[in-house]
Amino acid sequence: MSEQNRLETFRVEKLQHIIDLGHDPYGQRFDGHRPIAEVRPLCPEENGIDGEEVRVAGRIMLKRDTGKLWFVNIKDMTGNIQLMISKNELGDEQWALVKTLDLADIVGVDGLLRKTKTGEISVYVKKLTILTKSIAPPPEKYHGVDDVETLLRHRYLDLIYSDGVLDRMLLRSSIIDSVRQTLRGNRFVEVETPVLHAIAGGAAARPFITHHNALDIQLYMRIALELHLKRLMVGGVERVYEIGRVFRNEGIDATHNPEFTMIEIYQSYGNYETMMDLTEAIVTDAARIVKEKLGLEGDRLVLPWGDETIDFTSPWPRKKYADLFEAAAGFPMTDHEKVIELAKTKHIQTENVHIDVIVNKLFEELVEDSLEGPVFVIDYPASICPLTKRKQNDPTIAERFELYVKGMELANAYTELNDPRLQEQLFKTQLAGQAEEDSMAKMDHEFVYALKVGMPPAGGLGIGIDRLVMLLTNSKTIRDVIYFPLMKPEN
RNA sequence: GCCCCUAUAGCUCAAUCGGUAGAGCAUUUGACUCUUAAUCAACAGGUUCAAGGUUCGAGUCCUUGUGGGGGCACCA
Repeated sequence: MSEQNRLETFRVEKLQHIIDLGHDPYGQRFDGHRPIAEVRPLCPEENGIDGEEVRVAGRIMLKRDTGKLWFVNIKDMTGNIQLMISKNELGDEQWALVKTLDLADIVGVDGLLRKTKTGEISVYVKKLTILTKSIAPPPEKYHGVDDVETLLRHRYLDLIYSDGVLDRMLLRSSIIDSVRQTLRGNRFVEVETPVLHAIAGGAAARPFITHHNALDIQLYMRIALELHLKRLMVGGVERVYEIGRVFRNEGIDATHNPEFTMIEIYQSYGNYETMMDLTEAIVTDAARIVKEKLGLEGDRLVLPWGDETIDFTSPWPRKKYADLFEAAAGFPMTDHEKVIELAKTKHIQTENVHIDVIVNKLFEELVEDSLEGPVFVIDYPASICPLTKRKQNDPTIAERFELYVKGMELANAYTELNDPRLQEQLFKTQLAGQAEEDSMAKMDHEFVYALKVGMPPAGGLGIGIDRLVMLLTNSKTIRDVIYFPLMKPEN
């Protein structure tokens, strides 16, 4: 028998013992228990004085058995507390149940709040209820689990045993709550649109391909939310957004997971400047919630980022793409000869590649990483923006911005192109040097028809929720803010 | 796709030059009614990721594979 089986066997024997004692090792409904964080402050200040009777429940994290008196630490979603369990108090029958307890079991107790002689807030147990017997051997009680692979494959172990993981994920939920609240305050409507697309449009990314059996057609997992939300604006849903999973069949690294959460927001009768204001509102509202939850002081909206900080205090600077390019390159992006010359020294392909694609590659290399932010980069070269309205006085420039923080692209927005004939033409124009799958321009006749019916002028905005959560929770990798990041299957 | 690192008891980690695989925690047994990673005593626990190879002898060296981590590339 392996060591693991041996450890499990002892626990199964205890489980049988619980049944023999007339209890259910997998428990039953347990009403009226209170969050530990809420109960702790109710404990009397003075040692040894009985306080209120409370009911709490949680998982056993530590056990100190001094014979006829046990100290057991349990934790729930809000915090942890010590239980003091005395043989004299409980009597023989309950004591037999206490003796079956192991680390990682889930218990409920009724008891009196009381500080121990050494001042530890405790529940002096009057009644113990077994809620779930854990039969898997638990990890090391102090170090927990350290192996990244184990933690990611069994995220619940990470949540139980790694400090801060649960709190961080709860912050994620609070941030998403905050985003919804900001949008509700601005009269936006949340909707759901299809995940399975016949054409994977709205972004430049390689899609996952799947198949519908009954229809015998190829379908794609969506890479963006854009085109359906715009259709809804045509239909009169003037302010609309969706928070949803999108899928991109690309590499995995610290800032990329194959499935991730996007929010896209469309506001009829707005433009990209409208969306800049909205972006500031969404991000600063969420940052304020995080700052509050972390208990941070100060007038400015400053959050920690590794050894540094990020100052989210608005307004954020708005800098022109062309100006940033020129400042970094030393010549304007309209100087095509110099652009190509510099590109060659950087080993960027220039043959049969559209000049704006080359400019953008240079921009990524020269400018992007240095954008500490938050900073709005505005007014992009039009030819790399096939879904964006051009500037009224300059058709080579698109009314688009990207928000950068710590070199990461956090948001992307534009004044939406609503001219159906220009849209159709841009869908047809495959930019030279771009593989079809890398292009944002995928012909979608039905979408062009929608624009012919008429879409109001509008601003549109996309924010990577995972990256937003990373920046607000001081997380350097996307894995830290996704419960179940993609892993290769074992074997 | 390329390069580097990594895999030892349930968990956290050792193992010198290639020479009997060890410790702490957890478990088991015993003691203990105010502990704080409780303490004390005793027992037990191993396909060293997998498959090959070199060698008298491999956890250790070599090859291949698998999982994971990091970097590059890809990715607005």
